[in-house]
Amino acid sequence: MATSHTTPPSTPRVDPLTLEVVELIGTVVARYYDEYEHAAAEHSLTGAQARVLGLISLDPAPMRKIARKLKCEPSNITGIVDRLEGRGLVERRPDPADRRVKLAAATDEGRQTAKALRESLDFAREPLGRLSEAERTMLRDLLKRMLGEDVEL
Amino acid sequence: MATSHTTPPSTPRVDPLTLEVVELIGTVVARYYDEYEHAAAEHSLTGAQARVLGLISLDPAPMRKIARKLKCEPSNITGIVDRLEGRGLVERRPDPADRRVKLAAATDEGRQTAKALRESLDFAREPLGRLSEAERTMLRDLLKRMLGEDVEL
DNA sequence: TATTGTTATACTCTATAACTATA
DNA sequence: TATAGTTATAGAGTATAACAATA
Repeated sequence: MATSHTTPPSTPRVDPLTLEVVELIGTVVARYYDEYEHAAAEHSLTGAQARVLGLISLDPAPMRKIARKLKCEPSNITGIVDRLEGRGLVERRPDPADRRVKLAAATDEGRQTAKALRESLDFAREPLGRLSEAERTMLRDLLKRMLGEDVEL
Repeated sequence: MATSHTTPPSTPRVDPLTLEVVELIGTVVARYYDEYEHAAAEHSLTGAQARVLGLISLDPAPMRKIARKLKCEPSNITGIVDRLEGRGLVERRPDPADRRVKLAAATDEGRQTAKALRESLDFAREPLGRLSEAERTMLRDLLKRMLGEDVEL
C-alpha cells in the first residue's frame, strides 16, 4: 500500500523500462492471439466459437455465465452456441434446478475438438521452448505476481 | 539448437510448468486485449481502428503495408481507413513514387488521439506497477528471449 | 502481366432493445 | 418484479472475388 490507488490523471509519463515491457507484452499478445485464431481456423472454428467450446468442454455452463466469462452480451452467445450446435459440437440441456436456464454442454465430438485445439496451440512448444526450465519458472512467478489476486474471474 | 525444429506431430504432451505459463500468458492476453479495446472505446474507436491509427501515427504507410502488419486482407483496410478519414483522424495522400499507392497518414487530431490512447493504456501502471524495477528487468529479458529473433515484422 | 487499392458480397461478432418463459 | 435466454436490428470486422488504374 505504498502508492495511492487513485491513478493520478496527470501522470502520463512512464519509465522507459516499463514502456519496453508493455511493448513486449503487446507483441506476445498479438502473437498468441494470432496463433489462437489460426488453431481455431484449422478446425473450421472462429476464435469466439473456439473460446466458448473450450470454456464448456470441461463442464457445462449456463449461457449467462459464458457471456460473463467472455465479457460480452448474453445475446451474442445464443448465435455462437447455435452455430456450434448446428455442427454437433455443443448441445443445450435444461437445468433441473431452474427451468429458465439452459446449459451449454460439449458433445463427445465437441470435447475431442476442444482437446485437439488445446494441444495444437503451438505457443507452448515454440516460444516457450526457447526458455530453460529455470527461466520458465521465473517467468511463471513474475506473471503470477504481475496478475496478482485477480487471476480468478 | 538442441531440439529438432520440425515439431513432432505425435507429441501433444507438455510439461505442467509450461502449461501453467501458457495459461498465465492466456490470462495476460485476455486482460491486455480487454484493456486495449476499452481504451479505444473511450475515444470512440474500435480496436481495429485504434490499431491502424497507432500504426500510422508515427509515419504514413501504404494501405497494403497496414494490411500486412495487421495480418488481414487489404480490402479490410479500405473500410477502416474510410471510417477514420470520415472522422478527420486520418487522410489519404498520394505516393509521389508510385501512383498506384495511397499513403494513409494521421492528421494532427489523429496524432493527438493516438498519443492519448497510448498514454491511457493502464496496463503499464496497474499490473506492471506491482513489480519492482529488478523484476521488470527480468521480465523484459525473459520476454525478449522468448520472442527471440522474430520480434520485428 | 503484375500490383495497388477499391468495390461487392457474405458471414461472423458485437451491443442494444424488446420479447418469452420462468422465478 | 426480476432473471435467463431469445429475437431483431444495425454496425463493424473479416475473407473472397472481381475490377480499375498504374507499373
